[in-house]
Amino acid sequence: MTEHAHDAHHGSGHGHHAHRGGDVEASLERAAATCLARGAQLTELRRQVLRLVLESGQPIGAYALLDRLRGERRGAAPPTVYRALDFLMEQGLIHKIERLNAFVGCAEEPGHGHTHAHPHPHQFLICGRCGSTAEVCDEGVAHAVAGAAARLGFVVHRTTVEVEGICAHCASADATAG
Amino acid sequence: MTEHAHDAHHGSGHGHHAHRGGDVEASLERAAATCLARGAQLTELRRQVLRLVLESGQPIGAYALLDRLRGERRGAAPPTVYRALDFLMEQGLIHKIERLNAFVGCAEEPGHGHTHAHPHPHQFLICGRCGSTAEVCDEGVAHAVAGAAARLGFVVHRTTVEVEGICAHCASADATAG
DNA sequence: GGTCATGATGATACACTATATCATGGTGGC
DNA sequence: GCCACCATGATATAGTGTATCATCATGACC
Repeated sequence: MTEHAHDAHHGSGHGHHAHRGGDVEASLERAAATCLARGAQLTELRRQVLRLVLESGQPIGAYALLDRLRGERRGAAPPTVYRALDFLMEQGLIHKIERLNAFVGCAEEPGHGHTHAHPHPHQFLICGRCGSTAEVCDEGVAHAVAGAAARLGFVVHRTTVEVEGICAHCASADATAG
Repeated sequence: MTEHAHDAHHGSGHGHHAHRGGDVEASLERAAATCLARGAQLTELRRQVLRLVLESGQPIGAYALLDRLRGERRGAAPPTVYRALDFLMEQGLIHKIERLNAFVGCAEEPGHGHTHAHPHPHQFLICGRCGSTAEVCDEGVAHAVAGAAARLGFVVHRTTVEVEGICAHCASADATAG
């Protein structure tokens, strides 16, 4: 295991939400600092959307976000939330899970070399049983993809890796319960 | 290059379609044989949809398929094409590219160990410049993903790997043209 | 101050993607 | 014949994402 895959669960996944307010606030602060350093404008709207994504603690769809956003923004419409999501993705503060048409906060912890480095390599593990998702940053996967592309002369911009299966929790539940 | 990544271009990509009729016919024959051996029913409708996907030679959306299908099936509706696509994906005869919401014929050549083995490992390289896509089957990527998942106790069912970037053709064009 | 370019947001409408549901019809087992 | 099973027809609706134009704030520049 040389790839130092550091796990990073989103989603309590197994039924309950994850309103770990402290983590959300800390993430928002880091996001603000990152944007400031970069000259990107983390406006009030974008911050609200980021907060909603982080608070959900699991993949959340654009229209679910829109519903929640309307609690604080009267006239919010689809473009309102999509534009904010586009910005947040460009900044690497959130990711989109294509298979789910849903968004999650980036689980990248500070101090792993890159702090929200623009599109950083990441992969998602999606449990088909409980719906939880985990973001992992496995260098081995990133290298293998880069190598395969390079051998074909392909210049990589962004990579989407989404693994659907059964998480450790559900797998062990299956093993005991039959 | 130990992973024996065998390229398999879909899509002439660079402007012209790829109506390589012979290839399409051969693929249809192989598909029929595979389904027969498996007890799966490659009905006329499903065969028509598979043919349309193969003939397009590039990623094609469900509604574009529907339009074309209506040339041969009067009352075709969305469920008509989606049901056929679901079947073809289950059989591994086509793949969906999530980033594009589009479908391509499986480029797996016969004689690589698995013949349309149920979900076989594959990756897509998507050129953001010309829109061409290439399907590759890189064992290194597959192993890296399997390893990362296994270390977390995650049981893999299916893996989606989609790489967005610039293909060799467009990259060299950039290099010469500035 | 005035003008202008830029970028963010508001607001409306629309396009695109996918599924739910019930009805119909064919095939083969019994 | 009857039934179970599967594929398809047909209609309606749900879910996801963009195009477009208007408005407004900010800051550069003259």
